[in-house]
Amino acid sequence: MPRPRSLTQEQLASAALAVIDRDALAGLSMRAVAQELGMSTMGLYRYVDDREELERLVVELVLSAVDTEPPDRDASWRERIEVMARRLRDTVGAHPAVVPLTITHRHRSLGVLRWSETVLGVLTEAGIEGERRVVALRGLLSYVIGAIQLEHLGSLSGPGTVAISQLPPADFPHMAETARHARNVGPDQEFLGGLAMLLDGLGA
Amino acid sequence: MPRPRSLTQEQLASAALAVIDRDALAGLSMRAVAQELGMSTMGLYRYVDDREELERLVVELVLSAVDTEPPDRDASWRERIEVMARRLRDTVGAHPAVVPLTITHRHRSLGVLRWSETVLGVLTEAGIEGERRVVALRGLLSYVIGAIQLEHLGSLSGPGTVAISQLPPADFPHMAETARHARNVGPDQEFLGGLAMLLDGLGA
DNA sequence: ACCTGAACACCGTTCAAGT
DNA sequence: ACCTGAACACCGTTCAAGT
Repeated sequence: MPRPRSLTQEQLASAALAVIDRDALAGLSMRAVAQELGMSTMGLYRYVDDREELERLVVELVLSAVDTEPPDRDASWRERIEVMARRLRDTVGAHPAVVPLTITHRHRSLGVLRWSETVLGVLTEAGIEGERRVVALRGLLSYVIGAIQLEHLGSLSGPGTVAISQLPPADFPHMAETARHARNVGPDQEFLGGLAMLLDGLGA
Repeated sequence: MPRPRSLTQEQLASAALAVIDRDALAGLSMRAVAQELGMSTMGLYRYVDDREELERLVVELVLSAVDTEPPDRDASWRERIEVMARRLRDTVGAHPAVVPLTITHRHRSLGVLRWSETVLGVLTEAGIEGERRVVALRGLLSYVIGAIQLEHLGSLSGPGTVAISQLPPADFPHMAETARHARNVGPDQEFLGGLAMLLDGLGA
């Protein structure tokens, strides 16, 4: 790893994120980021080993914006978990184009680790311990990750619903009927509703 | 769309899947698939508009292998949902390298639509109707999708746990302790445990 | 009509050369 | 020491040419 001089890795990640937000993920290239920074393409390799590391920095930049301060202790532990889940969802949702990157690079993110640490603290205060706490954390994380993707990459509301309404109703009777009800369920209600199922199951 | 002659789209998808299974997702290219089929690269464009359509066919091929027959009606509706969740997870898990592709192309997959139709049928028989059924289906799908990814792209067990054990324990006390318990939780137990939380919440 | 290979405009990255 | 541009080995895809 070379030692940065005029730039920080964070500035590099910001430039890459700017490219992605403007030109979508397909627009991300070493050349595009270099141009965004007004430097030569090869100059990037002074700050980064390869494209993969650049992607990891972008994911880290996005996820490090998650507020991981423990929520107000006056709230019930259930409310505090809801707050944490919303924070993660909203932070990623601010940059939907990076969602596919988070999939491959999420597990190395300090932001998610800090988020997990705070959630584990809340679970512990709720009296959830040992293996049950492992399962609870992983269950919550799985749900939030999946929900973010469903929301931003082909949702039941939006274009997904259109596709469903074009399905042969004879083969998909339940889908046809569900699509009608889905129109009345907004993304927030959907996200919090699924989360409520999980929390009910956790014994809140 | 051109009309196929010597090949079907399914054969094309199989060849692409073979390339992915052998050389990982990075090895997938139009040239590699053409070589796998013993034809010219441009010959592929007779069967497919572009690379994206090829990827969609691969996802469809994998997901169409999910058994969507309604499970044994002697089982409780909770057990039947568990069967459906396991089927989806195990089918995708047979080709972990395509997981990143399923993320972008899943929503157009007939396999997932059929899976959803069957799950909705079970939920209906359980007396879950209207908007609550929408939320239940989406919650289940979110969880299964997220859990598949967590399992195959950076799990808490495996390399993820190693990373966690290298974290400064002073900053991550709960993570350190949880990692110890995580060693005793296998992937199946983890998957079914999180699912059980959801099903408990659904009122099984 | 069906299929092909050369060519184009990209990509990430290596490497030798500049200051 | 730091930074650069040409070059290499790849991409997906266009297009004119073959049978």
